[in-house]
Amino acid sequence: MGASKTDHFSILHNQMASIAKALGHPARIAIVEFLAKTDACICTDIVDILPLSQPTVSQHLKELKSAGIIQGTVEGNAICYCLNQEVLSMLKEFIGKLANVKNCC
Amino acid sequence: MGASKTDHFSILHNQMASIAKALGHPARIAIVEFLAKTDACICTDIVDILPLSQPTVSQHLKELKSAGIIQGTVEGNAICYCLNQEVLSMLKEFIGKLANVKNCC
DNA sequence: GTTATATATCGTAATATTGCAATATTATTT
DNA sequence: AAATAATATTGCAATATTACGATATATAAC
Repeated sequence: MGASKTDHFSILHNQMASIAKALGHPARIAIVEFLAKTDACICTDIVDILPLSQPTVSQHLKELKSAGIIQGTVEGNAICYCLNQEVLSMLKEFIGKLANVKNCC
Repeated sequence: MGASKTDHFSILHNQMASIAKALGHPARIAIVEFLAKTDACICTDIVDILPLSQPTVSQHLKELKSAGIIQGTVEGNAICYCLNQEVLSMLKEFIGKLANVKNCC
């Protein structure tokens, strides 16, 4: 095996999992935090702050994009990436529900 | 390669990534949602609601546990799993910061 | 103590992820 | 149009994940 049995789970569960999975790498956490903290959202800036090669960063950006967490708009020569609030709000709401439960043990 | 360059990222970034990564599978999302929704937290119940074998579920529980998202206490014959609010609150806070940014593009 | 029940671990096959060098693409500048 | 700059894609090697059958362990019940 090696592939998840996605067919057996609900759309919501698969969606939440894919969003969480996309955030499941320190480089991608660093990217979204950078996008949240700075106004600059040019790809080069992201490559500059990460200890990874340009192709690797490009790959991480692609994963965040395909999970819907970020979006990129062409700006002349460069590409401006920014956070997608809609998707992040969904995750926030889901985590919020988990984080308000009293422990039973 | 195949291994993340964890050494090059901050402890916070690695911690957030590992929590998010542990939630990055529909089975594990289903588990935490189940734990949040029901009072029952016996391992057998979790195995019953998932379309996966007992060893596979046990493995998923182990991953959630090692990320600190759940904890298990022995209860006679069985094991009672429940959510760890401290860790979930950390994630909630982090996601919350991301989900309050105005888009620049 | 033997049997049943609940959970974990081992071993292994299939697949996915991570990272980068090399190269391609696309837009800008000269 | 050639050179430059920014980003993406390809190809590949190393490692990680997913899933499960078989088996181990540990407590409970008889």
